[in-house]
Amino acid sequence: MDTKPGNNFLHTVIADDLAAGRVQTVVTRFPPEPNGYLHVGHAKSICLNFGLAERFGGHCHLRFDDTNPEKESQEFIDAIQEDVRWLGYQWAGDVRFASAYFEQFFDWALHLVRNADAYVCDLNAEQAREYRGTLTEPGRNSPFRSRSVEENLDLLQRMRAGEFEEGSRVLRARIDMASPNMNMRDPILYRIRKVPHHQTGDAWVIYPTYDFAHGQEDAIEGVTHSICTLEFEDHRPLYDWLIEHLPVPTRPRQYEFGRLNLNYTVTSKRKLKALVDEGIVSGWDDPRMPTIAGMRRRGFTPASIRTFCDMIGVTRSDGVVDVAMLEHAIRDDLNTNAPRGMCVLNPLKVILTDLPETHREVLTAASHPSREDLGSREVPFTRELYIDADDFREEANKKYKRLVLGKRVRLRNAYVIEATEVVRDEAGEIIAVHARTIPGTLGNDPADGVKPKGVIQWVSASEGRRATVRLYDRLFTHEAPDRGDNAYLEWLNPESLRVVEGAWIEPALAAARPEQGFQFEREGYFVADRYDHTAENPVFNRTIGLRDTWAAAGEDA
RNA sequence: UGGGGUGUCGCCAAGUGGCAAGGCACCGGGUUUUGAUCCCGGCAUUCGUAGGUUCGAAUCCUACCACCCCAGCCA
Repeated sequence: MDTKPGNNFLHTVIADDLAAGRVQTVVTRFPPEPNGYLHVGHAKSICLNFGLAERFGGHCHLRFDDTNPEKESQEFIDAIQEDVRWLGYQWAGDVRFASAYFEQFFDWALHLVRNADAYVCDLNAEQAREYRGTLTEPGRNSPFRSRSVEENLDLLQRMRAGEFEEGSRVLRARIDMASPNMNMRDPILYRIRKVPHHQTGDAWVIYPTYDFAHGQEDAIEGVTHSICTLEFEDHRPLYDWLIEHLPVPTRPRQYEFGRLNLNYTVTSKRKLKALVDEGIVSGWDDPRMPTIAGMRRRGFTPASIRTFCDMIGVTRSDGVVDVAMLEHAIRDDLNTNAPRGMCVLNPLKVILTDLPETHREVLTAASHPSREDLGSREVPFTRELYIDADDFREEANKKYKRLVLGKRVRLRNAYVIEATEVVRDEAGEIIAVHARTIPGTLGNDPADGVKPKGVIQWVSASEGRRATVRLYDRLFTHEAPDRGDNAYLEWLNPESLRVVEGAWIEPALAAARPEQGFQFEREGYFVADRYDHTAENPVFNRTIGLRDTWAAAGEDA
């Protein structure tokens, strides 16, 4: 696929910085907060940050922005690292933690206080909100704004020492309560939180806010281009203000891009967490989740996700990408790389009455129609087979290209057969179809010139294997489930998962390795489940169906 | 009504004064032992709107309109 990442505005910025000598080596970073699993939106950021470093011969750090211990945990730290690695990226040096810089941040807080650039404020949250003003009215100065340097120093040390209650005091930057930018109205730098931190234990009872941490982390690490999403644009003046007022070692610059929005998908962390907590999905890695872990379990490949990120580009406008693009990326990858196999989801027995009971023939089928390097597999052909019930009709018009009573169809990789009779149970339901093989049709058209109407997949009834196949579909039926606060729950697709316990697969598929992807011909792309699949109890997840212009056209025969 | 952004085909997106790339989707046709893939063809006289500058504008200027973000001691 032509996904040559063209040029985006960041390429231009960086190329200019390099050319002008403002930057020697590009350093970027992917800075997740470990408070949830990574999702497809993060994948865009990961591809961007690591991709930029790769493209310009620089480095990209993985840094946990762990400044809010209440919502964070080691589970997320582990999962995030695994996801980044799985996507195929390796961060420069060790994993970094904002919490590792807490002592430095505190020193810098003292620095601001000494320069009268910060003060300890005793307003509670509600009062602070009142003093902050509104979007259209300026705020008012806090009554604690003019405390002496000495008093502020003393108070800040005592905040750290744990002498004050949570919420009773904060450290604030002294900037401008009348600024039209709310972020500049004496933003909070430190708050008191008497909770243990997953990295620093109980060493701290005050924690820096995002604003007082992020730019400084970047500066410490020598990040040259700090790339974040559009909603942080208003924070840039504060980011720059702190860099200017602190004796930081380097001067990183912040750039913003538009975050990824996907239709039929929810990416709000809160909503994703609710889907997990309320048991609507089986976990963060449920194959229906747009998380990296979920997509992995669904059968997406790292390459397909990276291709997708290249396809959608990077700009400063916010749009909604059609999930069809993501689907195209994975279909394209699997079409060229996944071995083929045959699977019958809704079995209907076919008895080839012209063959003896003991008939057994081992056919060889190419694993891929055009990739000879993928080799072949053996497929046993026997008297009794299963085909999909949808692939047989007693009568149909000429548009129906499958098996019809009295007509012929080609069994994929095998013979042409002709249906001769239907067998019914007492209730009149069709329970089997009798058919005969047309001699000499292995690799050839029938000698009598009567060509088969179509090609269908099949599995030997005596040698095929039973398998559990999970048919996944989009989780939401609404194009914009993320809209509103909780409307998404009303748009849940009741058919997002259909489990087929009685599917039949050709023997070779049972030997699949977990996470191995296949195309089940005429059905779609499937992956052996990462956790549940075994040779004894095969479990496959449908990654995505084949493009189906027949069904899409609403055709019927 | 304060500040910060964004507006190019149904969706994403190139384009940076010289006469609208590409991808997705869609619609035709061909090949095909997957109604898949692949191949060929079609798909913006027009760039949020209205004026203006210019030989020439999506690109410059002016005004207007629409949408997104900001009033967490979240990130």
